[in-house]
Parts: sequence; C-alpha cells; structure tokens
Amino acid sequence: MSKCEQCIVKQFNSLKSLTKDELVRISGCKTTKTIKKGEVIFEEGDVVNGVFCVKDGICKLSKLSANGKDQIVKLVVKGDLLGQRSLVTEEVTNLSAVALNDMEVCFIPKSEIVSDLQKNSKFSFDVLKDMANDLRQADDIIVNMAQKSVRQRLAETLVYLYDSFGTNPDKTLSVILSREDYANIVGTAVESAIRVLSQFKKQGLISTSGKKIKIEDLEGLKRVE
Amino acid sequence: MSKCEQCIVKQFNSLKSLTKDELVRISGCKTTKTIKKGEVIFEEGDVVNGVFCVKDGICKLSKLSANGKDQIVKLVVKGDLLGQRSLVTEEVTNLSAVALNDMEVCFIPKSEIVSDLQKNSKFSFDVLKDMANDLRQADDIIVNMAQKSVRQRLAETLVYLYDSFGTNPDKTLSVILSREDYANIVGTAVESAIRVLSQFKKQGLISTSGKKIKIEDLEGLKRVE
DNA sequence: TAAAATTCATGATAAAAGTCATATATTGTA
DNA sequence: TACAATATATGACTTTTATCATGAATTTTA
Repeated sequence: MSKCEQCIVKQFNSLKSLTKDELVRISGCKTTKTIKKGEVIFEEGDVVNGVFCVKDGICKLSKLSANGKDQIVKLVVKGDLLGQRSLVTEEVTNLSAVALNDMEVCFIPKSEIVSDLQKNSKFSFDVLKDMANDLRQADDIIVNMAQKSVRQRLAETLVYLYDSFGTNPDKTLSVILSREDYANIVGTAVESAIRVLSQFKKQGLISTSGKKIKIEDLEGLKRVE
Repeated sequence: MSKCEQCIVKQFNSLKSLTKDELVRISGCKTTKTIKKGEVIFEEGDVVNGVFCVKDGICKLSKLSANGKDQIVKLVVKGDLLGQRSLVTEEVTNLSAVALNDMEVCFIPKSEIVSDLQKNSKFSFDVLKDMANDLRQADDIIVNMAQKSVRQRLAETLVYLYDSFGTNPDKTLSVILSREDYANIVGTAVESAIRVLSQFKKQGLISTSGKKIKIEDLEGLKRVE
C-alpha cells in the first residue's frame, strides 16, 4: 500500500502540516478505497467517523430539501479533504457525498487523527483555514442564490467548472454532469436548467454533445445577465 | 474597565477555553466599544485586525451583491464572537457588520489572540467547532434559498427570530428589523417581503404595529408552505 | 412641532421560473 | 442488437416573484 509520507496529494490539503511521525502513524491505519461513479460515500444522517483524502476523482456534497430535491453545496475534488467537519463535531453529517466519476480515496479514522488536531497546532490551524475558506465560499453561494437569476448562476457554474477543472483534449469540460446535477447546483428545476443551456447554445456561448459541454465563448458567459 | 476573567459573556463562545493567564493578558489589551444602532462595525473589504466579543446587542453580517442589494448571511448576537475568520485568514473581510440595535463589544487585537490559537489547543478546537457549526448553518441557508419559496423563508425567519431572541413583555419580537432587513435576509424584493408579511397578517399568523411584529400563531407559521 | 425624508403598503403589470405533458435521444442491459 | 430505462428537449400553461407607480404612515431632523 502507498504511504502517506510520500503521497503528493496531501500537499493540497491540511495533511501537509502533519509531522513525518504523524504521517507514518496515519499511513498505518488508513484504508484506501476505490469508489465507482454514482456510488454513495456517505449519506445525510450517517455518522462519518473520519476523514477522506481524495486522491483522484470528484464528488458532490449535497443536501436533500423538503421537496425531495437534492441541493449540491460543494464539489470536492482531488486533493481535498472530505468530511473535515466530522472531526470536530459529534453530530451526524448534514450532507451526502456521491462520486461524480471514479474515485480513489483514503479513509483516515477520526480516532487516529483527532489527537493530532489537539497536539499539532500547525495542523489544526490549517484545518481552521480550510474551514474559514469553505465558509467564505458558502456565503458567496448564499448571495448568488438569493440575488442572481438562474441564467447567471448557470453561466457562473460553467465558468467555475472550466476554471477549476479544465477541459479534455477535445476542449469539452472535463467534469461531466447530468442536467439534473446542473439543476441541483444552480437550485432550479431540471427543465429550467435544460432550457437555459439550450439558450446558451443558441447564443453560441456553449455547444453540447450528449453530456459533454464545450465552452465556446468564455467571456460571453461571464457577461451573462 | 471590566475584566475578561470575570466576564460571563465569554461562557457563550470559544473564549471560555482560554486559561486564566491568557484571559488576564487579553483583558489588558482589549478595547470596549459602544456601537449605536445602524453604525458600521466593519465593511466588506476592510482589514479586520481582531475579533469582537459581543457583550450586548445584535448585528447583521451582510454582503453586497452585484445588483446593489445587501444579502444578510447571519445575525450575530450577545455572546457570539464576531470576525473569527479574520484570525485565520490574511484576506480582507468578505462581509459587512452593521449594528441592529445599540451594542457593547470588546475588541481583541489579532496579534494578541492568534498566539493562543497556536498554543491552546482547547481554544483552537473550540473555534474550529464554532466554524464547523457556522458552515452547517450556511449549507442549510443555501438549501433554503434554492428550494423554498419566499413565503416559507420569511415564515422560517420569523420562527427563527422568535426561538433565538424571544419576545418583549408585550409579546412582540425583541429583534426589530426593517422590512428591508427582512427582504435582505430572505433574499427578495422589499415589496415582496412586505406583501408576504401582509398575507401573514390577514391569515392571523402575525400582527404588526410599525416595525414591531407579534407572532400570533407559531405553529401556523411553521406549517407555511 | 412641522416639514422633510424615509419606510410601509398595495395595485397593476411584467418577467422569471416552475409544472405538466409529450416527444426524442441516449444509455444500459438482457 | 433490440428493448427498456433513463436523460434530454421543448411546448403550453401556471405560479411566483420583481418592478414600477403611487399613496399613507412613520420616523427623522431642523
């Protein structure tokens, strides 16, 4: 099994602040898992007894609303720590995590890592920074949800996906989402998401082929009102 | 000047986890401020070089959206720490804080308290918990914004204000907000907020007299669809 | 206290988004 | 491959929410 000490993925998250010794110990108790596209990592109400270090792939964090729709609140990607909140709270999780493509993750049990949070202040400060950052992003999303149109939110989502995850060789977005996923990120009905994407196509802002979406006019998308 | 060691307000926030010695030191460098209703504590883009311990009063944390409307993302109340994020990030703040009634706060400079965050793991763990909690709440707000109607959001806001801040002797909500504040919490136009409040009045769910709002049927409000 | 300014309230109308129906395309699978 | 299941697409219509206009009530300020 690969060793945390040598894993480059940790450079992207708080685990980089653990000492060599701590990493060796963590490495000894972690479990590596392969998760298939569509598979549930954890569900709302589950006790998540540890944290997942995402070595590859992308998953969505979502919450079921009263009307039965899933709202995606964050995409968790390669390099991210998934389930950080479970380390500091005793509550069950308020979110579900579902893989958007095939993933490879390492699961580190809470019992092993929580002591490091107590002892290694550099580590806990890093986790704190991470969470502060998540919080800022969440605030931004709240404002967007409240004040922007579906068109704007969807345009911004496309730009975000383009900027954050880049494109395949054929210039299509490398993250492949269903129209329902788009609707659930933007917070709208599936039909509305589809309709807006169709508009974008007609305006030459994007082109699509099945689930593949190609950004044709990035600046145009940024200017959507 | 009053001393942090003896201040009961800290029981409600992470400062309770500081040691006696740390509190004495903090007490020596803190500044107590009185802030008038409507006064700005800090604004989006400001460098907030410390944290405010709210001894009395309530303020709103809001963010200006592109269309010029303020979106309120959180109410900060007696006992809360305001500006915790500034302790862990170097960035300017993304939110504005404005007093909703007369406030008394203590300002603790970042330089003095950040070392405690490094040394006192109980304290940093507490801040971490606090932020995890804020994050969970923010996720809930995102889902509400995305999936619920203005009616529902406004009803929930009233219930939240009632549950969290209670009522005056005359049974009116003790937090007094303008219709614009309600609109900015719910994320809607002022006229829409007013209209929905009028509906609630007609339905006997609330009664109003100026800015004072009295909950007449709490269960009814909770049932609003 | 009176005038000015702001906030609250409501109607009329427009725009945005949701819902339902249905058709087509795509994907998964026996 | 053919069939079933699922996802995408679009039209017709309804509901929700925003915008603009205007007047009344309340609050602020001189």
